[in-house]
Amino acid sequence: MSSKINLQQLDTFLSVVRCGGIGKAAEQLNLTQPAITTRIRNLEYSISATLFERTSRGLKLTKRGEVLLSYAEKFLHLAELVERDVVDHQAVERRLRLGVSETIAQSWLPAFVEKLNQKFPKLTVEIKVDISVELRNSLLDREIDLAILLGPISEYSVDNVALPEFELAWFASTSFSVEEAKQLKCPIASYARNTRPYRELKAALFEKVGPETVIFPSSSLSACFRLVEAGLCVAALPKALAKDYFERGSIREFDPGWTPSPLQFTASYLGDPKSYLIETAANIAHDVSMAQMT
Amino acid sequence: MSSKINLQQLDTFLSVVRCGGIGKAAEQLNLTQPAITTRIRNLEYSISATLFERTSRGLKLTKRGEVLLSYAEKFLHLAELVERDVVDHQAVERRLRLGVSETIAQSWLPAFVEKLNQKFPKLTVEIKVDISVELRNSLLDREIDLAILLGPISEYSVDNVALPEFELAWFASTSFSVEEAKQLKCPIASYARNTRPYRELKAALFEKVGPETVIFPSSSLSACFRLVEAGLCVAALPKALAKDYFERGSIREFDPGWTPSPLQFTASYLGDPKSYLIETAANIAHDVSMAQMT
DNA sequence: AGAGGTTACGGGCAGCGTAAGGATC
DNA sequence: GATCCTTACGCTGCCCGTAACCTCT
Repeated sequence: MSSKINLQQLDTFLSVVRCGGIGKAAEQLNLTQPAITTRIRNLEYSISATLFERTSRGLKLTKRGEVLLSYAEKFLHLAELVERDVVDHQAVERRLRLGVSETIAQSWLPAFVEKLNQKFPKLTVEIKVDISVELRNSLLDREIDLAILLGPISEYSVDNVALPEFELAWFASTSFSVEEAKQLKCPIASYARNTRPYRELKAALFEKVGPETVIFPSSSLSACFRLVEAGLCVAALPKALAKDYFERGSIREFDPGWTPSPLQFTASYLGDPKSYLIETAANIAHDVSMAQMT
Repeated sequence: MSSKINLQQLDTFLSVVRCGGIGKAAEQLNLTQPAITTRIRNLEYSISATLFERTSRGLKLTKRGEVLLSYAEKFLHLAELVERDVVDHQAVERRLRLGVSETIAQSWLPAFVEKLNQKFPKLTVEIKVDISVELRNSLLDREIDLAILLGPISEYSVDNVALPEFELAWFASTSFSVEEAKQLKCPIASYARNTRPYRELKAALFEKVGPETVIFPSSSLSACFRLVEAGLCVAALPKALAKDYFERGSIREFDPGWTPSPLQFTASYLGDPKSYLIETAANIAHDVSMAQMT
C-alpha cells in the first residue's frame, strides 16, 4: 500500500511553487530547509513520481507537478471553505497581527477591535502602530497579517480593501486670528518624514508659500494637535480627529485657500495563503470605518 | 494556532458516518476502536466543535457534522482524482484481491491478468476461485476487492459492470450417438451445488425429463468436461470452454430441444471507498472479455 | 452481561532541527 | 566562495494498540 498524500504536503508543495524554491518556502512556513525537502520528497514518494526537476539554480515543475499544482490549489481552497463553514470561530483561539497607521489608531481602531472581538471572541489581536512604509514592509515580510495604511500596496501578492477617505483641514490655535493663520508663516506641524502626507505637504508648501517654510514632522498626531493647541504651530490634519480639541475650544479650522488631498487608506493583506480570518477582518475594518466616518 | 485538519481524519470521519458507528469503521479500516475515537476527537478538536451527538446507542451527526460531511466527500473525491491523474501507476506497488468464478478462470482470466499487468506493472494480483455466492460474501466482507461472478449483486453498496454472456450448449462423448445423448438418461455433469446454473438445471431437468435424473455437481468445470469425454456424463456447459475438447474430437455438441439460459457475469466491486484501481480493473475485465468472446 | 464508546498508558515511528555534504555558478 | 538543495542522525511528540472503564439496555 502506497502511503497516502496529506494536506500538509500539498500546502508545502504550493508554498514551494509560489515561493519559487525550497529555501524561501521554509522561511515562509517558519521551518528549516531540510524539513521542506523531506516533505516534498515524501509527497513525491507517495505519488511515485517526481514533481520538480532539480536544476542547478533551483527547481522547476514537471508536467506531473503542474497537474498536481492545480489539484493542490483545489484542496486548499476546499480547506479554506471548511475553515469558513465548519470551524467554530466562537471557540477557536487564534492570533491576528495587525499593523495600523497612527491616524487609524486615533480614530476607529477601538471600534474595529471591539467588532473583531465580538465576531472572534477568542482572537488575540497584536497591534503595531507605525508609518505606512514600515507597515508595508512588515506585511511583505509576513511580520503582520493585516495592515491598515495609506494604500493601496501595488504588489501582485497583496489584496487591498479601500476604506473611507480622511479629509484634511487646517487647524490653528484660537489664540491666532484667522488672518494670521492663513499666512502659514508659523511652523507647520505634520505627519512624520517618509510618509505620503508629509511629502505632499512639503511639496505644496514649497510651491504655494515658499522654500523657507518650517515643518515639524511628528510621528504622533496627538502631539501635532497639542502643538497646534499651544499656538506653536498650525497643521493640516484629519477633520475626524479634531473633534475633542474643538469641544475644548482650543483650536479652530481655517482655510488658506488649499488643503492637502484626503488620505486614502486601505486594509491590505497577502492573498497567499488565503485566510478567511484575515479576509473577514479586512471587511470588518471596511464596515466599521464606513459606520464611524459618516 | 489550532492544529489543522488532515485527510486521514476526514477519511475516518466519512467511514464512521457511512458505517454508522465507530466500531464498524474501526473494523473497516483495520484499526481498533480507540484509534478511531482518537481520530474523531482530534478532528473535533481541530474545528473546535463536536461532530457527533453521543447517544446511548451510537452516534448521530450534528448540524456541523452534516456540513463537514459534504466537504469531506469533496476532499476524498479530489484525492481520488489525484490518484487517477497524478499518481504514477507504472511505478506504484499495489495489490488487487480478485475473486473469479471457475468459468472465468477457465476462459479469459489469463488475458485479463495480462492486460492488468500491462497497465499496472507493479500490481500484485491475488486470485481466489470460488462459486459466486462465496465471492459475493467475500466482497461484502471486504476480503476481496473485485469479484467476477454470476451477477449482478443487488446491494446498494455494490457497483456492477455487465460482462458478455456465456452461452451454454449440451455436450456428450463422441462414443454416444446423438439420439442416445438426447435422452439425457445418463448422469448430467454440472456446476457445483449452490450455484445458479446448478439450480436452474435441476429445476429444468425435473420438469422436462423427470424426477429421476441424476446430476453430478462439480466445482471444477474441467472435471465436467473430463467426465463427458469419458462417456460417463453429458453436460450443459459454456461453448467457449469446449474448444480444446472439440479439437481432440472427443466430444460433440447436441441439442435435446432446450438449453439452460446463458450465464450472465458481472465485474462487481464496492463503491465505497471509491478506488480508481478497482474501477479501472472492472473496465479492463469488460474490455478483455468483450474482445475474447467475439 | 453485552454492545456501544471512552480513558489511561506504554511503545514505535514519523518528522523536525542541527550539522555536514554535494553541485553548480 | 556563495547559493541552493540533499543527506545523516539524534530527539521529540504523535498516534496506535492493549487494557480497563463507563453507561445504557
